[in-house]
Amino acid sequence: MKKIYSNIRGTSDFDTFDSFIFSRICKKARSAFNIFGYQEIILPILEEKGLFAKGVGQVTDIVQGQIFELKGKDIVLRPEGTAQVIRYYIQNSLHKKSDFHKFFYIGPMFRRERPQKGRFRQFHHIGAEAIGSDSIYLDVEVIMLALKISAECGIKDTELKINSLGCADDKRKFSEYIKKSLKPATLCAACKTRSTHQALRVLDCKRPECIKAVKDLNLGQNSLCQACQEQFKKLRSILDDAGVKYTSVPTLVRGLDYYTNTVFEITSSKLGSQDAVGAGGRYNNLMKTLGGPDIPAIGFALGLERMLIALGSKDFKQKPDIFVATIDKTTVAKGFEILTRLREADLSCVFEYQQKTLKAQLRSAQKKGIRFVVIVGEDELKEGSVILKDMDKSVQTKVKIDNLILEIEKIS
RNA sequence: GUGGCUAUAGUGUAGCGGCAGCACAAGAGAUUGUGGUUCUCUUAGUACGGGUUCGACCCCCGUUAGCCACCCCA
Repeated sequence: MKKIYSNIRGTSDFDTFDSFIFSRICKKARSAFNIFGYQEIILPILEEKGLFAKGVGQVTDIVQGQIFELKGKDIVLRPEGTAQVIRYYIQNSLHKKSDFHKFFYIGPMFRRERPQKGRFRQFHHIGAEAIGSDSIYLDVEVIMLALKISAECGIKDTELKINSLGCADDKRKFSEYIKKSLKPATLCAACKTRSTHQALRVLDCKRPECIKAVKDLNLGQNSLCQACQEQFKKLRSILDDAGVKYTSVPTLVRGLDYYTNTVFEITSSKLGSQDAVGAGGRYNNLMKTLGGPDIPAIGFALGLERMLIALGSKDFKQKPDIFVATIDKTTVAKGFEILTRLREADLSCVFEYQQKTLKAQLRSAQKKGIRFVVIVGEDELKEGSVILKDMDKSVQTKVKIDNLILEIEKIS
């Protein structure tokens, strides 16, 4: 009979509390980005499908089955931000304006996955991209920035995992080596097919048979060329010097094709199965792959919803400062006038529109945690006054309406 | 995408093939214009659609949403 509409699978309604925390996280992030010299860009949600097929990788799971496509078009809802930022960079020939750019973005991403805690079909990324330098110090900057944001937001018990995939050459050689060395018979079903197209991903598999097969290969960092090994060593030593704690995880492999060299992941134990709060890495060849100049870059993305979960619930209350209470119909007009005047002075205040008793209004103010109540009563109005009540201290004084704002500012 | 579990007032939870309870929250009141405790009262529910049955919140099927593991990833 009655149709109850519900949210679309995998999307979430943020209640007032979550929305408040959401904005708070954005605010902290923006401030950290500012400290690190990153500038915000806001890019569209719609992009051409080919951008991600080329950028993220045709055979990746994201492109294979997770993209929301608009019917009959080659238009998709963006599944991630990096390829998009690079598209923007190339399209506008930004390398001609400056040889180094640092951007950040905050916005929704879409992937058609089976929803789970910490995994949604519409979710938000706080992402950053630093384009135009191959310096290992930049890698460290990016890692520190990601850590700073999560720390500033109050996320505790995080762990930093790092690895190096090596340059494109290393990646290709290593990938071929794995392909050759792994015996498909010893792998799980998924990895059997993976071992031909995305051999590196087998390293990431959690199935016991694959873990064993990988272990038997006895891999070290020796898949990297001399230069990349040096780089990775340098990265670790800079992190050590900076006092950043990390774990080097040789099997850490990102699922997106464009990553090269440094990759990292920030995890939190509070998240359960989807434990990465954020992750990122270098992608020195993406720009070229997408038809742009050969310019190196590195970036990361933090999952806003996951940060929200990792934070758990805390008591942040957003409340007005003043409650304007009226006694009966005759004082409502004057009360509203005072309310307006307070708001013109940029004071946060609320009003009771339902004609409730004074007692009910005070109870309501108390429940909301509002500190000041302005009581507008007939007797006081006769002498141009109202009562200013301090709920915390349980004291009240009669003040002239003209002095009300001054008086409030004095005691608050 | 695969496998599994769940759905009862706003929230958290009982219960039974035969009148659906409890707590908290919310609203009103306890003598005229003063909040926090207490007391009284009120509001409000079996997610949606089918089926089995004399009778379904309960059993079965479908839909929707959520959760868990896999997978993937932020």
